[in-house]
Amino acid sequence: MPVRFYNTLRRFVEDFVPMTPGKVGLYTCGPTVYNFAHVGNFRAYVFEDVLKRTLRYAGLQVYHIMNLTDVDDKTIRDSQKAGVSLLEFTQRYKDAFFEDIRQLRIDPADAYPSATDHIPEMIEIIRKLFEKGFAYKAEDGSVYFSIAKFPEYGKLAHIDLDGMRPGARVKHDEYAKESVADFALWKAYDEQDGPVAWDSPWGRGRPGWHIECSAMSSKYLGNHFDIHCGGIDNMFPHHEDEMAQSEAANGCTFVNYWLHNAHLIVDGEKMSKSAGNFFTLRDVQQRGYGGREVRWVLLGTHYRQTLNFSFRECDAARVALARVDDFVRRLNEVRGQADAGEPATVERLTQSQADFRASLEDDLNTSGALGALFDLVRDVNRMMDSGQCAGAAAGKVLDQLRDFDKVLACLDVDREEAVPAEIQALVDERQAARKAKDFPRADTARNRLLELGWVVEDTAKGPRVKRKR
RNA sequence: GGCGCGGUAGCCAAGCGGUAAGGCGAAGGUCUGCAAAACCUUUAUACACCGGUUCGAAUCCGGUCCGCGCCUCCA
Repeated sequence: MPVRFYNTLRRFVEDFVPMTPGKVGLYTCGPTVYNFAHVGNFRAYVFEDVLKRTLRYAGLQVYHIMNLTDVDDKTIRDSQKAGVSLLEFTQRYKDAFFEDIRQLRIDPADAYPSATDHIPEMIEIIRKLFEKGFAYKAEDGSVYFSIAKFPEYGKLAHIDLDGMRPGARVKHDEYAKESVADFALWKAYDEQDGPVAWDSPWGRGRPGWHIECSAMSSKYLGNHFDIHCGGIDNMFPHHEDEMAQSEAANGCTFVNYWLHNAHLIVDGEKMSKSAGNFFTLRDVQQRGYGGREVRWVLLGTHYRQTLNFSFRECDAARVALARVDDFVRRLNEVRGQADAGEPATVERLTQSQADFRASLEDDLNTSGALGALFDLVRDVNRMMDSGQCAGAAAGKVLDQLRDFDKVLACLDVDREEAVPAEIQALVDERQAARKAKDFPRADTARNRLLELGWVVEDTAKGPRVKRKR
């Protein structure tokens, strides 16, 4: 079965066929680095991470580019407010972004080009657009793309231009445009931009928003590549405009598959900076949840479905992950025992992996993949209970979990936690008391462990300690 | 007004024509010195509502009611 995706361009799920067999060019819209990203932003990046990992899981080699928007109205405005240069200001948030995606176990892109490093490439595209008659310089000194010259405009968002309602607030400079829907390729210098400006054949100024993605995707992936992703809110106008200018400039198809993730909502409303109802990853961590829990919550809902974020779900994630951790711990214990049940275990694993893979390859059904994981956990726990999975068989289950984790990236199969001597001493003390049937003393030791953040569990093979979750 | 998405158990969430995955929570049980973990059982005669198509619909079609998103910077 080939991997299948819902292509926004055609509005249905279709088989994914890479342009070059075995290889995939992937471009994902990255953050505008003017602030810390919030969980809603990370939903997009985690979705794209799962996409990339799934493509690899299916045997494809992925070349992934994510841009960093480091010049726009907000970065300029806020850097001035902070009293530092644009470069210094955006660098802070680039650093924060990389730290956050590390916490979320997102596999880094092959390159993270910044807009400010690609001004010449953008100017070159605008020059081509002028040459071909798609661009014009307006009275306000800015350069715009004329959608009237590009009949296919609207094919991604399925926008009928007649149905478009101009925004209530029309900025004065927009009167200069030939059509309301025309968009800026190059913005003429404005005093409010301070020192932020570049020279161009059309005068000093700065690039429009969409042109950076056209320039950087072409530079790193070619004029025509496989997949372009972003949040659904980027579909229009950003991606529509990007596609129009790229196809107009290059005279070829821009992207074969457009994938968009749905929003994340909080209390029924879209999480967004402007609404103020957002949580950064740091906010969530302050409440005691790690990137692992957040990733798990994001994995729980299909990417095209609106996700309802709540701390209640973070709690559920923590418990669910603890269940997986206990499972891993138990497999490691059982692995050292005499071999048992290998054929039956292998058969079960084969089925499990098939279910897991089928779910992911069907338009990234992560919920289904998680279901396959938990079905396996339950069945193998049952087998271990009756001694029908031990030794090498347990080792194979661990291998299967490592395999799943290539995509899930939150199973922690090989994270071993050392038990401090002080803790081990208390465990031994309790065990000695139990042997002597001195249960009050045993319970005192257990309570002491609990105070120190450790939980002790008795098994047929002796006591086991683990950190309290 | 245009375009689009959704309403499935207490909560989250799959399924998209063949008789309701999974997680969390809750209740009971097995095991245990007691626990914990694990396992077992129970927890939606039912998928917003009303019609229709079909041997058969949560799944397709029509309508109604709610909720949300985009059309303006936004993942």
